[in-house]
Amino acid sequence: MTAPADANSWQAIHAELMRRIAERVWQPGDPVPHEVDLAAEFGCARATVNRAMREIAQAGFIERRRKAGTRVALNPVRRATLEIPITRIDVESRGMAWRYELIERQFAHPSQIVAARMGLAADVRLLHVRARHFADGKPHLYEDRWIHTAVVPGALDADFSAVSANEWLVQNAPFTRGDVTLSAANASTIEARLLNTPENAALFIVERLTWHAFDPITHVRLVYAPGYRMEMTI
Amino acid sequence: MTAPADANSWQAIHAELMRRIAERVWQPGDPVPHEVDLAAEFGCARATVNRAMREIAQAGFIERRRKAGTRVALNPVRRATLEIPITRIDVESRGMAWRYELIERQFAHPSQIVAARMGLAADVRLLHVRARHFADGKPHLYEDRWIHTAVVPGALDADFSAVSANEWLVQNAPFTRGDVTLSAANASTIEARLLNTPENAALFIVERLTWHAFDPITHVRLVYAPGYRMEMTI
DNA sequence: AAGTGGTCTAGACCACACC
DNA sequence: GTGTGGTCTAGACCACTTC
Repeated sequence: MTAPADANSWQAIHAELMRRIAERVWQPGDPVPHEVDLAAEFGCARATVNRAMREIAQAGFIERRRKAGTRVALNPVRRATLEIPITRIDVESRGMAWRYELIERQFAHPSQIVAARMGLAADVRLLHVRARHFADGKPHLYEDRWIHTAVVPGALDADFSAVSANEWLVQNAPFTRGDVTLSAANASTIEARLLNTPENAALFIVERLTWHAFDPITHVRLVYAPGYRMEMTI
Repeated sequence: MTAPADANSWQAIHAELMRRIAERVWQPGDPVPHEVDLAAEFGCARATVNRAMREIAQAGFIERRRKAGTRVALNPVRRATLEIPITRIDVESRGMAWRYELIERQFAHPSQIVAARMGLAADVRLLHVRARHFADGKPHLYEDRWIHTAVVPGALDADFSAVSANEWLVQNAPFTRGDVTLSAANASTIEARLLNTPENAALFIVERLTWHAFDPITHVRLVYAPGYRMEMTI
């Protein structure tokens, strides 16, 4: 035991409730005592129990409904959290030297797929930015990005040969919502050349679409060089 | 606008603070007014401001330190959350029929890599379970799992031909912590046969190691059939 | 030493869902 | 209607950190 926080801290109560769930004192599907009763049991205010139970509900272990009460979840949906840093910081935090190279920057029509995902008409023109990131001199990531300049006009003046679009957007175009899709794909001829890897090598793909309210900001396809592993914790 | 919650709900304050951050009223690195002052501005209790700011800090947009105060984060580390359902439910929620097939169940020595990851001696024997999941009759997922029966003795009696190890463990062996690694790999000969796909096809791989306190429960390698996409939101 | 965020309390009212 | 969780308040004390 290392300083279990005061006996009546919400964290202590959180831990005790989690123990009862984990050790099946309260079985899946069972009702959990009401906040008032637990507050009485622990000798604390209801708000403190509420704080503990709110966190447990957020983590998916219990389900709460007004009037109906609280129950231990039958199928606890575990949530893993993934931290998405700026690529430069990601590479540097692994102790490698980061370098960045702009391949192309021009206005163009996105593919139908990209336009559809962004919810844009087919004839819209977007800023197309292609670039490579290197780690210790070796190709690490190929980035194929479309920027909706109507929403982020400042992107027109940005020098993406000096600052990566990734970093510029994080600093200048905050987003309110994003969709991320992870997948695997065999290297195309172009990707194989850019990442210095055999054709058909299995590559880890991240596609990210970010929004500001209801306006799409940018769609990016990140193609990682073979060997890349994305790590998360539950 | 749809019922923006009372003007002084923590959510309204949360939204207003987020707006000031997004629209750079408060620039990255800038100090944010103190809780007391914001409470005065909004005409609410400090606890309400605290609730709003706590959520913002959790999301990574501001950094808070006692005495030092609160600042807008310079490099907001975005966190994406991934929901990890039971495979059966994952498949069924996509409107497909789920089927499961046990391939092998036996005690064996895990590979050095797996043993090392689980922090176990090289001579330990674990329960090795290999299985396939089908979606609408087509191979969907190949699962290669090692179960530490010293920690989960009940697994010895479980009938993994009737219940998937995935589901059995979720219901019977709660874990406190898990490491998840995502990657891509070319299909091996065996994997290609089991997933009915060409050799060298790019496959999406999930490796998951779960712990109960400091005891490793299970290590599983999930190999998804081509075309699998994992979706998350930020 | 002092300022700031972190938390707890006791009480209250409200929203929602079930009856 | 009525019970349960969701939230707000006003005040208080505490923990951490910088000064």
